[in-house]
Amino acid sequence: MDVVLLRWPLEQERRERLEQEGRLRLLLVEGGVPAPECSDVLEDWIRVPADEADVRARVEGLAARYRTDRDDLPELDRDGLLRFGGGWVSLPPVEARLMSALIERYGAVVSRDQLSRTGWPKGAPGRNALDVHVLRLRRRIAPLGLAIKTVRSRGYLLEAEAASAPVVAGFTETDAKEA
Amino acid sequence: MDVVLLRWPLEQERRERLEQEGRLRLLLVEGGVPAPECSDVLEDWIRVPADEADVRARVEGLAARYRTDRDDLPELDRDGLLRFGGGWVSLPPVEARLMSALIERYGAVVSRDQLSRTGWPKGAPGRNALDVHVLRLRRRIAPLGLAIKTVRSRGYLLEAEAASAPVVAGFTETDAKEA
DNA sequence: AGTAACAGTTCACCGTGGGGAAACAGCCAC
DNA sequence: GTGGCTGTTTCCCCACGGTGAACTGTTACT
Repeated sequence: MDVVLLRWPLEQERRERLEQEGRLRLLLVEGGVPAPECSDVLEDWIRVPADEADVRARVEGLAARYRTDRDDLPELDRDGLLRFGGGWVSLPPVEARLMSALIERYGAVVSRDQLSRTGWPKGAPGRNALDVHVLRLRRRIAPLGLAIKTVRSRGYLLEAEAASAPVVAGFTETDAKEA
Repeated sequence: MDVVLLRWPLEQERRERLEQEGRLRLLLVEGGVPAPECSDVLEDWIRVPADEADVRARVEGLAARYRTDRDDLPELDRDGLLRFGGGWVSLPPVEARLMSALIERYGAVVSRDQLSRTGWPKGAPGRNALDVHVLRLRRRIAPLGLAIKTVRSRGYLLEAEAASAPVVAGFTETDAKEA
């Protein structure tokens, strides 16, 4: 969704209309006018005149917030929590790094080599360490409705899967065996 | 929670520290420096020099977003009473402090270190004291429908738990194991 | 077609260490 | 004294990261 720029306080009723529609909006506040109250996450403001780069930064910040708000793409925080579609799982360090590489290119192929370098910045261990970690990662993220597809001799690809059994949290390797 | 003002890009590592702690922060961006990326909802920026009123507006916007973001979250009063979902339990001093740290970052990870510092402001006792208190806290808050999840080697996380009999698609978790 | 080489999946197993939990002991308030 | 709060000791389990090997499917060569 794109961000609508509008003058403030000139386009007051337009702002209300956009708010009703749930659109993203950036208020360009004229000099001398007090800053509006933006308690809505979908709204932001900037005082004009302003640098074009600053305006763009605000626009992109809004868009980013909107995206994470709708979480149509998986999010991985610094603590190794992978959130997607209302649920979350915690990822151990290596798998978290692998996942971050996959998320960065969500829906596209990431080469084994690239994954290996991201997962083990200071040199990879044995050849199939990656394979094993991909396997474990697959099982870990399955409950979230995420899947890692292989593209033979090219790499792996992360995508959303038709969810079957939505689980909130808590997943171990032993659970997978029992299921 | 209050908003921390900090210079950008001067106080770069301080920003990261605050981000780790989940604090609200407003970056005062020096002239000529490109605007930072604030994908985090708890962060905002403003270009300085700026009107004091504008700074205050940003601060209050942040605080407002923070408040609306967390609506039905557990509440802990000064007497150590923890209320959630209609019920309440009383928490002894140490556990009350631990809980307050967990509530501040409700739904996110709080590091053992952070908990330790909040629980024992003038120096922590032995290593296991924290473990034991987390254990006791868990048992105390379970009746309220709250749960403390561990994120291995990262910390703990507080969240609401499905009440008593979590059933997925017609069978319980124990059923699955027996099958 | 037959087969060798390759790519990828999965399993079993191991060492390490972090965290869970019981049991115990000291302390303080009532 | 009784019971609640705090901290320690001690033991155990299992998550994590890694290795080797068995097995399947695919590609390439003759």
